[in-house]
Order: sequence, then structure tokens, then C-alpha cells
Amino acid sequence: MLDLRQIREDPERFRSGLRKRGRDPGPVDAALEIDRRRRALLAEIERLRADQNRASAEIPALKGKDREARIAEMKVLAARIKDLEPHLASAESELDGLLRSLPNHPDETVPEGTDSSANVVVRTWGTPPAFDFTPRDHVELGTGLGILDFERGARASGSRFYYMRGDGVLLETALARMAMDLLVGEGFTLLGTPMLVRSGVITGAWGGATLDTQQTYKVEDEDLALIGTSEQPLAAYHMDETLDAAALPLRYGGVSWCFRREAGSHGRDVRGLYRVHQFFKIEMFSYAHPDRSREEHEYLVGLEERFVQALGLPHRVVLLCGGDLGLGMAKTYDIETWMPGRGGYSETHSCSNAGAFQARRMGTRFREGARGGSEYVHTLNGTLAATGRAIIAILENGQQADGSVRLPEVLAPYMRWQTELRPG
RNA sequence: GGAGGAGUACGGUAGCCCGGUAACCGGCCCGCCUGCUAAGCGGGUGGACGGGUGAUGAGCCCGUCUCGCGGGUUCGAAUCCCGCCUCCUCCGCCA
Repeated sequence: MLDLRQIREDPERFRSGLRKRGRDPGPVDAALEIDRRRRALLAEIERLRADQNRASAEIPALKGKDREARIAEMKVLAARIKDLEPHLASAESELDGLLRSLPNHPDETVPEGTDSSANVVVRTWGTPPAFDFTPRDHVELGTGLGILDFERGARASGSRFYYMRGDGVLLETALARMAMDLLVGEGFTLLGTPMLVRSGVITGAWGGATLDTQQTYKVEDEDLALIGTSEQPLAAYHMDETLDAAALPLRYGGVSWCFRREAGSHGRDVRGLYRVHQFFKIEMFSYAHPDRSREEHEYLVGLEERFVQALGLPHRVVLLCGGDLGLGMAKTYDIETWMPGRGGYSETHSCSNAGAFQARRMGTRFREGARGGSEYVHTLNGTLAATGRAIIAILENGQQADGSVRLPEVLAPYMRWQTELRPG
């Protein structure tokens, strides 16, 4: 959520932010208009309440006729207040709904552009492998190795579901363990999060006025939904808390399954592990001081790069343009890893700075020293290992002519020292 | 799922039955006293929002809200009534 006071001070900045995302800047002026109405009502009601409070202090001392008269007078005043209050309440909820529906303000360094073609490649690492045979995709490889079963997954749960089997399960766990070890070594605190959360937690993290049921699975008859990523419960971890500035940054490694409806993406990436309804992810999350959130962002991307490089996977870092930015984010880097089966670089990691957007909704502040006012923290999140997508890259880049796959050496300790997966 | 209890400012608590300016202790800040420190003595002490005056965020002044959250009753609610959330105890069920 954006800061209303900042919008009042510099509306043009926020209009141009919306334009950068390819959106209509109109809501900024709509918000200012409702806010003017709201403040006028508020001033009026506060004046009346001040009268009421004065009377309230006098009445206990009054006796007989004076007392009756004063109470009668206040009856009228109370009725007037009661009359005005609904108008104020509706202005407030209108304003709140509008503010909640607005996306985050993009960072100045975010490039202009309406879709992913305007994203900027920041750096590239590694060289895509050259095969002297026709490479297979991960579905063919995984099925041949007996570690992935999409057919049975579909029978049990429908498309975009799969069974993972044998060494596939070990491979997934190995990636998760490797990611956790990296984070623990960096001083992150691991958190196994709730995978069902209140819908306010999801909108708080991802934006929007109401729950986006295109992407989120809602539990019937309860105000609970399956998380789309542990970023959501991680953003709620310190909700309604005031943190000590000296404790920042607070860094967490979220460990969870993630669930996505993908209702709007019928027909897109239907094959394989790339876009599935359920996947495992190790997620980084930082609560940072606003003055240091930019460097924190670079640090988190750096860890993602270290992770992919340790696996020896060719990749590039991309800075997303305004039109490609998620609702709640001010700036996002994606890591796109080379996937021979898709014939190009595809997203395996994302790393974002949400600024104060999530913190304002979650009520997470910090205080500098014992006194003084509080301020909202900045929150940042980044994928360290989305195991499904990492497995795509590992299988497809490590494949050999006979359908076997050479595994990255770093995984050996987690794979019972296997260095290779063989069909059969 | 059933029964009972609790939630008060930074921390700990009183007030609630029986409606009328949120109190007390600690902490913290300022001052006094004192070779130093501590004790002792005196004073002060939050947050959110709206307005005024400064220079659109300092400071100062006025006001509203803030006793878990949201409603209701009332001239007036921490206090009475209703709904919800969280925690605790017991019972039931369960891996």
C-alpha cells in the first residue's frame, strides 16, 4: 500500500509511477478527492466530539433542572454525530479500498516498458552446452530416468500435477538442503511456515484489494487460503510488531510448499515442471532499514547467483521493466537459467524489493533508539531454490546421449555420492 | 467440537460486579544531591490521526482516537450487551 501523505505531497510522482507500469494514473486524483472529503467530515465530527467531551465532564457536577437540560442538549448532539459517522466511514473505506488496489511505486532505476521485451539483461554467466546429439527436454529425461511421472499425476489430480519418484525425491531434497546450508551459513534463520494463511496475509504480501482467486486456492467456508509462496507468511511473521532498528536486517529462509491455481494461464507452459500447481521452494526474506534496502537487494540477488553458479548452470540476471513488475514490488531482478528443452533462458529465480508496501499493510515498523516515532521497514524477498525449476535446468543441461544425466558435484553429499542418474 | 478463565501504554499490575478526567509500581529522560558509581529527593514520559503556526514532516499550540479487534446500548463505556481474534485450563476427538 502506498503512503497517502506522500501522495498528497507529490501526486505527480505517483501518477508517473502508474504510467511506468502502463496503467491509468487517474486513481491518484480520485484518491486525493476522496481524501479531501474525508478530512472535511473528520474535522466536523471531531469538533462535535470535543463539545461532547466537555459536556461529559460537566454533567456529573450538575443537579436537577440544569442537568436535565444539558443531557437533552447532548442528546441532539449525539444524534448529529451518529448521522455524520456513516458518511465518514464510507469515505474511509472507499479510500482504503482504492489505496489497497494501487500497485507499488516503481523504483527510479526500473526501466520503462510494457512487457518482458523491455527487461534489461544486467549480466550473463556461463555458456549454454553444445550437444552432439538431439537434446531431450526434462519431461522425456525425467520419465526415462523414472524420477518424474506426469501421467499418474494427472490421473490423480489433473494437469500440472506430477509424482516425484526415487532419486527425483532425493534430488529435490538435495537442492533444498544445499540452499538451507547456504542460508544458515549466511546467518539466516530458517522458518518452516504455515501453508494455509488468512486471506489478509496474501493480499498484504502480494497487493490487491481482495484475494486474487485466479492464482490463489481458497479454502471453502474459512478465511484461509493456500500460500503461493512462503514470502506471504514470511511477510506476516512480524505483523503488528515494532522492531528494534539495531536488529535490522532480519533475514529469514522460508521453507514450504507453494500452491498456484494458474487459472489465467491455460495452455501456457502446460508441459512439465515449469508451471505446476504445487512446488517446493526455499525463499529468502529480509526486513531491512529503508536506507539500506537497496544494498540488501543486491546482496540477495548475489546469493541467488552464487547458488546457480555452484550448480554450474548458465544463466543471466534480468532487471524487470515497469510493465512486468508484480503489483507489490518496487524493483525486481529475475535470474533466467538456460533450459535446452525450452530453447532459451527461463525464470528460475526472482528477487524483489517491496519497499514499505508490504510493511504498511502488515503493520511492521521499527524504532531507532528507545524514543521517537516509528517508521515502516522495507521488505525484500528472493527465491533461493524453487526445486522444480532447478531440476528442469539440471536435467536438461546435464544430459548425455544415452539419456543419463551428470549431476552437479556440489549435490553429491546430499545424493548418497551419486554423480549421475541413469535410465533403467 | 464442548465448558471455563484471561487480554489494560515499554514491562508488571489495579480499576470492571455497581458507567462519569485511565491509576499505581518499575523502566526510561531531565534536574538536585554526591570524590566516582549506586542509593535518595523532585519533575517529566507513549502511539496514530486531523487542524493551527513555522519553511510541506523540526519545534510549539489545539483537538480526536487509542484499555485485544469490531459493533450495540447511553448525554457519557476499560466498566453493561452482542460478534470475532489470540492465549491458558479441563473434557472430547485425533497423527
